[in-house]
Amino acid sequence: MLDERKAAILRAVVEEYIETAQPVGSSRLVHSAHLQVSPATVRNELAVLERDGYLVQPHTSAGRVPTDKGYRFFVDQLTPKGRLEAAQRQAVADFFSRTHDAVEQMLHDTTRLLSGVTDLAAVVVAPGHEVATIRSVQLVALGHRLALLVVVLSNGVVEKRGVELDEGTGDDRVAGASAHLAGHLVGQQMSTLPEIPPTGDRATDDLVTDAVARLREGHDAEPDQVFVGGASRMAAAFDAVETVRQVLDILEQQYVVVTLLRDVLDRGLSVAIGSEVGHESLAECSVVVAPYEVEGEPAGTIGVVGPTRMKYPQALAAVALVGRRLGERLSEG
Amino acid sequence: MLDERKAAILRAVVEEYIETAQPVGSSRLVHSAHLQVSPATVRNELAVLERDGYLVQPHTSAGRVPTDKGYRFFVDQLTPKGRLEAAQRQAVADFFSRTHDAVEQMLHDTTRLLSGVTDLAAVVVAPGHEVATIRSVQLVALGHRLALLVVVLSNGVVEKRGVELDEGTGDDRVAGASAHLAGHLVGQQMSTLPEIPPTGDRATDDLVTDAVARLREGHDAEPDQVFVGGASRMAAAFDAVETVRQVLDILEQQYVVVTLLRDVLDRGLSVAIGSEVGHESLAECSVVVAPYEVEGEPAGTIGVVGPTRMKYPQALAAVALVGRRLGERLSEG
DNA sequence: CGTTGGCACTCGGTACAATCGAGTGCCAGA
DNA sequence: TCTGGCACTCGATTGTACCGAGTGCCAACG
Repeated sequence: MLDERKAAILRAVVEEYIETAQPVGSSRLVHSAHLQVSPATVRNELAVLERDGYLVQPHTSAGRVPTDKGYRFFVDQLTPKGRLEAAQRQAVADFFSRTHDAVEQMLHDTTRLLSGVTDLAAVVVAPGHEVATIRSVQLVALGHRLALLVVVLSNGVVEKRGVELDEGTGDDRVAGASAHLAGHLVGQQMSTLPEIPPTGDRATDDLVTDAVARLREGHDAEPDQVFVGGASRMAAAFDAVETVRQVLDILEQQYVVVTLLRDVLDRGLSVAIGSEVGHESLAECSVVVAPYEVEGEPAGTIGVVGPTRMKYPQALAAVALVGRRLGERLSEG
Repeated sequence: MLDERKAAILRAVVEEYIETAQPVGSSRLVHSAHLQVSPATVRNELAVLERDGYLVQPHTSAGRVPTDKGYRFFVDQLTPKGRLEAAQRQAVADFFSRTHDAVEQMLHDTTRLLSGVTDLAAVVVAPGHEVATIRSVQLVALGHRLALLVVVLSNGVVEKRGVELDEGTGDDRVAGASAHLAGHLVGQQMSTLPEIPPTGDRATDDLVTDAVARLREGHDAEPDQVFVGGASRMAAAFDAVETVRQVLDILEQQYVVVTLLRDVLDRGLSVAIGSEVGHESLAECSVVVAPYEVEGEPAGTIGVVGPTRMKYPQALAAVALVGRRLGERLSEG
């Protein structure tokens, strides 16, 4: 464990580096932090901190830069309860009092909000459908060969699936199947779809079976829907265009993003730093995540992605706040 | 007008610059293109082309780089009928034979396809709802205060709108309103919603009016839905991170993207080059667009965004091909 | 007259040396 | 244990020289 002075110095290094992005040296340190010791003393402490793996020197004769371990200690032990500035709290409040769109649109806008507040890229994973119950089921004929299965869930999400029709399936058959489906599915949960008893009519039953199958497979296979916003802000934080490319590439792969966030949460973390993120291309990134709850149940995930030298206190506070409000907002609807 | 040799030289400069991203000089030119003249002659021609605004020198003693006007001439006069490589034609064919998802998912995947084929950022604007007719209308109660209006259109798109309920509106009222709405709206076009006659029941009528109003306002106000993919590929094409940031910023603003594409098409163009794009931040970008048709009617737009030194023939061919196939695919459904 | 070879010139890029300065490690003394 | 002093390191900056790709111009040539 670090004694008090080492901790104070480490904290000062991290804060200074986050601010300036420049390696920070002993003399700068005594000025910025109000340490009552000489640069020489600080140098000794820095040497120890480096030996213990909290800091590194990019080269001899340069100041120190925090390692992932350094950031980790900072986040775990040193992070002051982050308070957002009033303006940003206001922005969040305004957003949630104003927004009245459909779920998807709102989640998308939420990424923009969170990104605006933190100046980082933001990610929102839509509520899973495990707990949602089915409010309405309808089968609508589109063409002669295609029908659309539309399912409205209690959380406001609308699921749809294309269902192919056998040649010459009449509108009445479709309507019959629709009614039969509605009768047996409304009120059920997406995760536990019941078997549906046959009607006796062969063509109708085929259609019903087909529709339920499509619904099941969609529910199993599809990863949760994910929204990303503010990628351009993230770009500003790096100076190598190759780094930006790699991060963008990750953010575009919805499946990867979802797994990534889940992994972090599963490890019981709310912050993953650099190598902890577990993704080669994100070695220079940190991820801050929080689950959000709808009606008391864990529903989805929200988070930000940025450089390891992000402002952790603010990011943590913002993610927590927006997550909570988002949950509340979704619980109302 | 440019004589034949000047045109050949201009074409060679453009092609060479697109290939190498290096200013190209007279001697390199005689080698790469098979011109039967000396470098000195080429220099004279280059000087003229520069005077006429087709080329610029980054500095004295450097080779020439095409201007927007140079690219424009190249695209208009010199572009060979672009043929995609077999592998890419195959990729497109595979994609459309494989995809069976809901419209939105497919459009999103289409951006990935187009981006993969062209190595540029891709954009797809969803079909507008002007021509779509309503296939199904349903009002579903979600909470005690909120209902969801779900409208299925003939093109497979599902529109949804939250509708607030007066305190104590019973499920039967909602069902009544739902049936009434369905009776009068199914078969109509989104762009010309009829007035709905009153039922006589005050609360039901209020609900119906409210729902139709939400539907109208959504249709007027909402910009067309737009999907963007492959932003990371675009990032690789620029070497200034600030440029990348600006382009990303634009691509994230759905409204801006839609207007941009529409503007280009309205000017009768299929390519907008640099300043022609009409957007400060996209001064170093070109945009290739094509409308696509569903059942013979113009429905949406598809395009790519990349550096002005993109491979125009391939980009044009790819956008045209994917646009056509997409239209066909959507017409089937 | 268009084309060409020759030539002086320009200027960005690279290589190299000198210098600067922020920062270090170490040590002797308070 | 802390501190001031000091020699040392090494990236960054500046200056100089030089190379070479490329140019414009011009006189000569077919």
